[in-house]
Amino acid sequence: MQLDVLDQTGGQIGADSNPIWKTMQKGAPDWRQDNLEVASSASAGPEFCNASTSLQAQNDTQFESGNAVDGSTTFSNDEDEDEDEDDRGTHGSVSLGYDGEGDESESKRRKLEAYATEMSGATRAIREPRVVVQTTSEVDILDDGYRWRKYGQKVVKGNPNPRSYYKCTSAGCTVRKHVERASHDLKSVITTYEGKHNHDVPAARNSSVNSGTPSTLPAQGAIADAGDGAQTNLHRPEPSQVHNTMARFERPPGLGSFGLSGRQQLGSSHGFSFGMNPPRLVNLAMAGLGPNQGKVPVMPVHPYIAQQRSVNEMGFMLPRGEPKVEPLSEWSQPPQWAIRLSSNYE
DNA sequence: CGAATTTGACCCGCGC
DNA sequence: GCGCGGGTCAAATTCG
Repeated sequence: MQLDVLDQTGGQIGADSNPIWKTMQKGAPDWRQDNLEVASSASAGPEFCNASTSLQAQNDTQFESGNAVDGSTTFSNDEDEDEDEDDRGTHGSVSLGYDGEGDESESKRRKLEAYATEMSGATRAIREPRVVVQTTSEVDILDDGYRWRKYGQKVVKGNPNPRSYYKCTSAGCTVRKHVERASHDLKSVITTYEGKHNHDVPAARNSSVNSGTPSTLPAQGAIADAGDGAQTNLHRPEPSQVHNTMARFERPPGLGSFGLSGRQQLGSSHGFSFGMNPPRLVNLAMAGLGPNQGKVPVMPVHPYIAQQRSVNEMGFMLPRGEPKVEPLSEWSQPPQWAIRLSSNYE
């Protein structure tokens, strides 16, 4: 459930994530100007709002009901994660320290041959900043521009959906992430990143070229399966909405984008590039994980929208089959995808 | 052929 | 001390 997320981040945050969210909305707190502003203001919400359906549900539960996310995305930073890159010292004393270690630790790990040792010992010992991103999408994997190699999958308690574990494929980069779907909301995907990338974003693999053709959706089915244990059933087709949404995407490309995993990306993503989405997401990712550069390299990934869109088409919209879907009348509604970012340093 | 994914086994920390 | 749960490894398999 979303709870997980909240717990992790929430604890730090305070009682609730709400505060944060609010903050964000109002005027980004600390986040890097760029990121935040974009995010918050961007709120492009309206624009993308496309599919607003799913999110709401989540929002209700998780974040505040709806308000939080008016925009479209929501970030919650716990304390200062954003800065880790630049200002580490500034805020959180806590957090940043870890980054450096991460690398080393890794090396250590590698050296050790006995993996047993490594496994538990090293890994656990190392604490890295943790960033939790919650998104609404059928796809489990958000493409943040980095290459990830899956190294494990496990079913965790309380959630029928398996959790997948990924490692950054870049040499020397210890960043790991695990992705799981909320037990109740299939659409919500919780991605937890640990560590920071010590390298820049690899050339965008897919995104590199934009040739896109927005419309086509790849088979999202594939995606769906990823997590779907049993929940797939939810799907509800609502094409019409989709169209509307699509129209909305007018954003200039180039910003960056948050994409989903490759498959989906294919079709849809390239085609659109909304500035809005991507940047945020990317930033988010970057913030916690990003290379040292303060800036976000932004790579072209896929627009978030794509996902949604797919979602819509897919019919995944309602988890429970609730009426929520309908609302999407316009973009005015909250975007479906809400992203929640939080990082914890331990 | 190389890279990525899958999947079972292994290990550790934690709670009882 | 034992069992559970979570996380990781690595061989085998699949995919591009």
